[in-house]
Amino acid sequence: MKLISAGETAANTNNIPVEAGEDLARIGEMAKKYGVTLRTLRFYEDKGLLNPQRDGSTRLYTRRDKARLKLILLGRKVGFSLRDVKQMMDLYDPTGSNTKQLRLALDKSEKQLARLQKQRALIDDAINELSGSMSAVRQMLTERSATQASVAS
Amino acid sequence: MKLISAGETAANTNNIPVEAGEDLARIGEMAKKYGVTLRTLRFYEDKGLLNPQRDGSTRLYTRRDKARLKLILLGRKVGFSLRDVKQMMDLYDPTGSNTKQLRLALDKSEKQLARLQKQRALIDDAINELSGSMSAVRQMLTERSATQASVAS
DNA sequence: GGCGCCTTTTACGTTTACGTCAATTCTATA
DNA sequence: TATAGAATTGACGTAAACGTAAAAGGCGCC
Repeated sequence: MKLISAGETAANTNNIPVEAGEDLARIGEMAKKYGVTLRTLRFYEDKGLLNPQRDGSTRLYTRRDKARLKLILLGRKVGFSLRDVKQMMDLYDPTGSNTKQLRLALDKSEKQLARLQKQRALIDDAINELSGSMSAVRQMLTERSATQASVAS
Repeated sequence: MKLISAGETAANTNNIPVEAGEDLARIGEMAKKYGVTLRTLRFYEDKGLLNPQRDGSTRLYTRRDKARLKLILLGRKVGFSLRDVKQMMDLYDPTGSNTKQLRLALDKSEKQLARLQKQRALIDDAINELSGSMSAVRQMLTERSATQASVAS
């Protein structure tokens, strides 16, 4: 309401017609809404993951950009690289069945799942190893304090 | 036998007497034995984690260096940074009880353990999220192929 | 006495996802 | 209209743990 004027000004020779009712967001709003920084949004754009419209030089994010950002964040959460995410999103075709996209996503997901499980195993190992070392250290510490006590007595 | 000559040459004005029976290793041997690269060993030295003797310019790793390397590798395995490892090892005093070292190690270990557990939780989340997405994608794929089949019929 | 292997130092490159200025412009508001 | 708050582009910095040349010296061996 206060950030976006209702309707384009007469001077705006926007060649891309803005569909009525589109709730466009500027970068600050977008960042707050999705818990990312401005830098992040610009970075994603730089990497070709987002493509907001422009009002002059000001970025205007559409519903579509929001959907894409959600996907990016989901991808990040499950450990995909931005490159992977881009690769998958680039296959998106609103007119087709997107079978290729889905297949690629599934393929990448299987590999990523394997990586995650492997990582979990490594972490479990580390936890065990570390716990073991910790008891050993605790043991040494109590022995030393016992020695000190006997020396003091 | 072939890498280390038995006994120093007469010209060797080594001020640090080499204890008899010390099995000194050169960098290649060391690397092979512990599964690290030469670069890694030099890097650790550069960071102050190792301090091999020198025969001229050649590094000679003692039993003590081997023990330290083992500690470094253990630390790495459980996720400590080299800086952490160094900080803990720097407290080592062969003449004292090393209580301070042990306390620091325990302190750092507790924090690292917490980090590891947090990481594991994140990974579990990611695994669940990813598995969910994967079934959704599989579902979509089967639906699409079903549609194709009905179209074909 | 030349070949190959080991070793040395120096130093720049790699990876990922941004952080952090800096300088400038635009916009809204009191 | 002055001032503050957004926004822009550009560019360098960061973290970790090495990788990868490059150029050179030393040593054993046939």
